[in-house]
Amino acid sequence: MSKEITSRAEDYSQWYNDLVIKGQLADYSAVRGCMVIKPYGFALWENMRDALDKMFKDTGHVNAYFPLFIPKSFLSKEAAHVEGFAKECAVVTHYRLKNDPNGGGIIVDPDAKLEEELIVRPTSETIIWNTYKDWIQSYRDLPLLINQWANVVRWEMRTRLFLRTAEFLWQEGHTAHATKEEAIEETKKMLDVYADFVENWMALPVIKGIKTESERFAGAEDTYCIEALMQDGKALQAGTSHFLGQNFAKAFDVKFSNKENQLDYVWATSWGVSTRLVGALVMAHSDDQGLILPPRIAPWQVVIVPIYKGEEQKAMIDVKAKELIASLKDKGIRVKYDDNDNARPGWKFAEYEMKGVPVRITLGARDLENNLAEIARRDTKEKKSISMDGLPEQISDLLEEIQQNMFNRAKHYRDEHITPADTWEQFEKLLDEKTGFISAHWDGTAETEEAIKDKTKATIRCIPLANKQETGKCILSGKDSVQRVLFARAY
RNA sequence: CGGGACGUAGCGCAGCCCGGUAGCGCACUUGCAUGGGGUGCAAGGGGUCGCUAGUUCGAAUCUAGUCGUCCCGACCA
Repeated sequence: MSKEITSRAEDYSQWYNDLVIKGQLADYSAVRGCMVIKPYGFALWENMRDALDKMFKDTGHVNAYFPLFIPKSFLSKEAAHVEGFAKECAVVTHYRLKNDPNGGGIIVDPDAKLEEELIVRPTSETIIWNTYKDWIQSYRDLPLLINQWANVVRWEMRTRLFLRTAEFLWQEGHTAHATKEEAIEETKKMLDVYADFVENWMALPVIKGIKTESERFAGAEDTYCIEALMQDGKALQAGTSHFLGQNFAKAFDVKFSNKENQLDYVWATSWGVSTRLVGALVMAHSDDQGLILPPRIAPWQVVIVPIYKGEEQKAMIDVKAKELIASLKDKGIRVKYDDNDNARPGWKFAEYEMKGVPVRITLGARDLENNLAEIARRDTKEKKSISMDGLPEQISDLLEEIQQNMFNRAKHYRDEHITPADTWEQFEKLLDEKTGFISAHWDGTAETEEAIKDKTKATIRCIPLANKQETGKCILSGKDSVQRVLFARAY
C-alpha cells in the first residue's frame, strides 16, 4: 500500500521520517530546512504547549512577547553568547523590494539597505535583557518571571523534521532575581517542571543533570538538562534550564537597589523546550505500524469506527454512538467519530493506528444486538469486547492505564540501557553493540571529553543531579575521577 | 561545506543505456456491488518529463550548465 512504513530494523531514520509524514504531523516545505506543521501535528503541539503553559503560570510566570528582530550590536554584547550563535544566524540587510529595471522580476532594492542589520532571533536573551534594563530599578521589581512562546531561527546545515529545523517553535523563560541562590533555585525549579511534564504528560522518562563546560549554553554559568533515550539507543536532550549568573546583567547593565540601597547586578535564568519534543515523542514510543501517542496529549484519545451495512444499520449505530460520544465528552475525553462512508473500516483501523490514537472503539450491528463494543488499545494492540454499560468509566480508566504503561515501557527500556563501563574496550563495545547511556568515569577535562567524542562520536550527556560520588579512573586517560558521568551518542 | 542519490500526474515509481511526442500503482470523479483489519468490478479526468541552453528533421531520453530536495558526514537544541 501507499502508506507502508519502513521498519525500525531496516532504516531507523527513514522509519522516523515515514511516521512524521504519514502520521500527518508535518510536511517538508518549499523552504529549505523549514517544515510545515500540519493540523494533526499542531494539535499535538498545542496540547503540549497548553499543559506547559499552565505549569508555568502555576509557578508564578507570566507570558509576554518580544521582537523577532534583534539589532546586530545586541548580540555581540555578551562574548560567549555571540560566539555560540554567530555561525547560524539569519540576517536582515534590506527593507524593500522593487521591480528589476532590467525586467528580471523582483529584486532587493539596493537603496533600501539597513543602517544596522537585524538578526532573526536564534534566542532572545539579548533583546530581553536590553528591555529588562528599563524595567528593573529596585529589589521590589524582582523577581521578574517572564515566558514567551515564539519562533526562532537557527541556520542549520542539516535538518530533520521536528528534531532540527531552521525555524522552530518553542518557549523561552527569562527571569531576573535579586540573589544568586534564588536564581539557581529557579533554574532547578524549571528543570523539575520540564521533567514533570515530559514524564507525566509525554510518558517519557528523563534523567536530570548538568552539562559539562563544552556542552553548556553560550553565555550560561551552568546548564541543566533533561536527557531522554530513543528506541535506537541514542540520547536526546529534551529541555534545558540555564543559570546565567550576572553575565547578561553585566552585558546590558541591569542593576537594582537592594534593601540596603546598594546597587548590584541582577541574577538571571533562561529555560526552554521546543517542537523538538514532538520528535522525541515519536521516536520514543512508536512502532512499525505507526505513531503511539500518550493519552494525555493525544489530539484524539478515542476514535469510534462504525461498522454497518446500509442506511438502516448506520442510523441505529449513529444513535448509540452519539450517546457514547456525549458521555465520553462529559468525562473530558477527546473523541472522534469517523463515520466517513468513503473509507472501509479496515482502512480506518490502519489509519488511526498510523496516527497513534490510544483507543479505538468499534461499533457494529452485531455489537448493538449484544450491548457490546469492541475496544482496541494502540499501545499493546489488544482487542476485546466489553459491555456498553459503564463503558465511559472503563475507557477513562483504560486511557490512564495506557499512559502508565507507555511510561513504564519506556522507563524499562531506558533503565536497561544505562550500563557502567570500566575499561575503554568495554566502553566502545557497549556504545556500538548495546547503545544507550554508558556510565563511566571521566577526568573532568574538556580535552578528554573531546578526545572521546572524536574516537566514538559519544558525548557526555550530563552529570546526573545528586550523582553518587565514587573514586575511580577515567575511562580514557586513566587519571583520577570522583564520579561517573553519562555518555551516549545523541541527536 | 565534503560524499552519495534523486527531480516524469496530488503521492510513489517505470521509461532514458539503444532519440520518434509518455506509462504503471495509489489517490481523484461516476456507477453498481461490498462493509468486523488498508474492498471488488466497470467507465472516466489529470503531466509544456525541475529549469536554461546546445546537438538533431525530431529530446523525458544525448551534452553542458543551473536550481532544488533527500540521505550520510563535520556543526548544533
